[in-house]
Amino acid sequence: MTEIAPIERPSTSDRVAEEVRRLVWTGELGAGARLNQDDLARRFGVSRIPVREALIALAHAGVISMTPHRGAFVEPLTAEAVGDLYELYARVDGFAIAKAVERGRDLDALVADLRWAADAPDSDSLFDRVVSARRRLHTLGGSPRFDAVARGLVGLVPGNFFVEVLGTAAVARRQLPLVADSLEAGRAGAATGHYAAMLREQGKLVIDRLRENGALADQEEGS
Amino acid sequence: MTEIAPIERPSTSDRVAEEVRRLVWTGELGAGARLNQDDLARRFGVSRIPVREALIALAHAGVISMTPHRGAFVEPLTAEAVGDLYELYARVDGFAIAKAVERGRDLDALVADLRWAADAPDSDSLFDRVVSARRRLHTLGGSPRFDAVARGLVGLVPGNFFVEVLGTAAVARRQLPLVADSLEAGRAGAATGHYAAMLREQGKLVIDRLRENGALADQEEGS
DNA sequence: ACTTCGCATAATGTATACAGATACGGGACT
DNA sequence: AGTCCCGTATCTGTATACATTATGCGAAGT
Repeated sequence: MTEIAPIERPSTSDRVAEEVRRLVWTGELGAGARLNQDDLARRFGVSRIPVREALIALAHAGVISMTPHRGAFVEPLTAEAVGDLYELYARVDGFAIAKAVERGRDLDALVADLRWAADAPDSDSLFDRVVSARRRLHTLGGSPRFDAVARGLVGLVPGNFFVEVLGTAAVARRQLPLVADSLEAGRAGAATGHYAAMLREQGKLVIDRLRENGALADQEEGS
Repeated sequence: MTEIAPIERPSTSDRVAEEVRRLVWTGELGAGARLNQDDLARRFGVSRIPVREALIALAHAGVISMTPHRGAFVEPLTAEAVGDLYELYARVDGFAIAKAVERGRDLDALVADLRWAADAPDSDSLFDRVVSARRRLHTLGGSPRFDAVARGLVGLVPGNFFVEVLGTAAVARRQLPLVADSLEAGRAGAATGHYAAMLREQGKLVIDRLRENGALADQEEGS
């Protein structure tokens, strides 16, 4: 039987978290907006328990901040901060790439995953395959704990990244094979470079999209 | 009135999370151990709600893994993985340092915080002051979201890091002034270097301590 | 003897209900 | 008029109760 992925069956908490992410992403909830647990529960037709669990997850992702007995509030999102986040993203994954190469792990599967991702027929499978490849990367170069940290970085864009941010798919299809080639040639530096370039471009597109959405807070200081 | 810190008043969820961290840290809960929500609730004399919320937080920190309807399990902790984590830690904070310098932020307060921390009279105040300095760093060089990611990295050692891992206080007192000096001289590279050296040393001490505790899982491969 | 199906058990996921804390506003006092 | 105090309303934090899902054992069938 050919490899088959388990069907998605997210918990209520997960879906609430995703919806709140979307509200922030679309700009419906701006910087500093209060997240009332009862309101959210009524809005989504669930109880407050999954809402609370979603808020805890979002707080750990840095999307919101929670103060005991005070409430949860949307963190401001500046262009600078988003750019930083994607740069950091690149460094974290780059670190995993470097470690995987440094330790002489068998990179064939990763290289295959990256190429398979770039050949995805549509955005949905592209998204799934990139997620898989990234998981493989963290398995080879990191640890479960590392993977958790790295996955915490992605909480900005809800749903399918490549659908939400047009143009990012093309960037991925162009850059991922370059990363694969570099890895195959044993050139870790080149691989991380291509990877970082990809995320830099994608980060810019994310910022553009956030600006269109009106979800960006004003930069506090004009350097 | 001189600057005063608010008294600590952690929620039940926070304390449960801290206790579970301690169980992992002391080796009482080894790799793969199951975390039964009812058992933990009974053990700590609380209901399952704060237990669940603690588990969610720990899962985001990568301390445990949760599978829907299956349960929560302690992630294995290898010497290699811990070393990686501290190296990553250094890179993340180093990134913040670089950004703060690059953007010409006013570093006086940060420099003062670092020196103030190094001059702490005891381990307790050292811990508090280091936490404050790190928060300042992330404020200057990062964003709230960035801070959340960076704070997610520290979830390994419960309680006061400098008390739990003997020897780390001396390292901090030696290295933090060097970081401050470098920052004052505008030498970002030197600052991140001293910072990274500090975390590398501390990471090794953490590994030693985990080994003493018997909390380290075996390395899966003998390279 | 092995496999498969189904039921009992136990765990997790979610809803409801109660307790505790914060914030806001009115009223009394200076 | 301004300030302080206190009560009320609202919200968060936690406990209890119910629903849903996974697991393991045992019996029936091949």
